Amino acid sequence: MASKDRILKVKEDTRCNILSASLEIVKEEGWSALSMRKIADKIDYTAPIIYEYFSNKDAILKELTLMGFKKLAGKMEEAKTLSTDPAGQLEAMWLAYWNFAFADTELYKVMYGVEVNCCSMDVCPDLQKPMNMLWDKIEEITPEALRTEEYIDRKYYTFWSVVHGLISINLTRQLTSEEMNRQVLRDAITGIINSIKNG
Amino acid sequence: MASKDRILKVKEDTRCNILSASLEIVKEEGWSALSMRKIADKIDYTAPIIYEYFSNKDAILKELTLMGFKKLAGKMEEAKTLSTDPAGQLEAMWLAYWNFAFADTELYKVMYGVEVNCCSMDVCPDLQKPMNMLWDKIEEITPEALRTEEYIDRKYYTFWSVVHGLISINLTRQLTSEEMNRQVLRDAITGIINSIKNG
DNA sequence: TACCTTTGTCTAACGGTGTTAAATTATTTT
DNA sequence: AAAATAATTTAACACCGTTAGACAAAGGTA
Repeated sequence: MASKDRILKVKEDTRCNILSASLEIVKEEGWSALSMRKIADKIDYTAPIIYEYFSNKDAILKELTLMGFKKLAGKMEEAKTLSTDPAGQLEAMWLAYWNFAFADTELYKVMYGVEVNCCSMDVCPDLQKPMNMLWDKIEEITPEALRTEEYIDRKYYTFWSVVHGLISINLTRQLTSEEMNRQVLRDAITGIINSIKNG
Repeated sequence: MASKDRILKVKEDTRCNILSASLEIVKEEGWSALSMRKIADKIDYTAPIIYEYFSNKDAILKELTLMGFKKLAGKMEEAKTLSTDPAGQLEAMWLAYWNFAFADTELYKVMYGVEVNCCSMDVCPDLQKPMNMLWDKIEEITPEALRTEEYIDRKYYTFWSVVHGLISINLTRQLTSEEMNRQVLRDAITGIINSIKNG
């Protein structure tokens, strides 16, 4: 007998086990260490079994990405209830987004293509030159009354974040128009420059 | 005979060839397709030879990263000369940074750990929900006179860029303090919200 | 019960990866 | 010409994603 539903449930369980085993491995050893054989080991099967549940490794990544987005949406939904004021809700949602990225780092990484690609890369003047050039210029336009290291750092990272963020978004997704990119970039740059000049 | 210098020069050439062969492959087929054997093919050697010049594959990535930073610094230096006004120089440098990212995309990707990780991921409500939630809230706080799709899009991407950028920077490098992160984030969020409300 | 079919699972293999040790060839030195 | 050194390759290891085929367990049917 072994009712059909029961069998289906077991299959669904295995599918779920594959996903959570994957996530476990990734949390422990990073995305680069995730392999079909390692997943199989963790669920006490051999590798080919996984192909009964996912057409290939990419399909697993896709599913985890989906799970990530759902979890993120949930967290944001939750955050929205913390406030009734729309601006407050917006802020709360962005904070939820931020917290999600650090609570579920591995999910965030696969969702948005963030890699810790290359090695340690110990501090080195060549690597820091672009940063220093920008930093010095920011210092230069900062009113003397505000010219502390902490202030300039903050402005530098604000700058860098928005520019790098916009670039990353464009390189991984390709859904923004050339025109809007230029506009966002220009707005951000002039906006931050003004905020520096005027405190 | 074959003077020592000559030999050294040939060795230096080979080292350089390895790097440019790598970059060629990456430009044509992406980082995931870069392999020691493919590099060797391109310079008419076998794979183990590469280990005479680089201790491993990561060392090649490291060197390319370094080249990227040097090139970026050069472009920024160049841009700085376009203006005499400090604010104008700062803006020009950020534009140079932006242009570098799209002119030398592959270099930028390895420098900052940007990956096109997972597959096509066709449009799907689950993926867009976080975006939609934020978008709707932005719409809500936008003064009616400004409430066009283009305007809201622009504000949304500004928001997303700075938040995602700051997160990415934190996930790949780890050089900012918890305290400053919070401050940059909070400043950016309230700043953008104000800019939305006041046009 | 005996047979057949279906299902689940594994073994073995292919071609690929980074990397290393040993064998081989070429070059230089004596 | 012989010996020593350098340059290069071959062969192998352990891993990877993926697929085809073998095998065993279970189910249905007569």
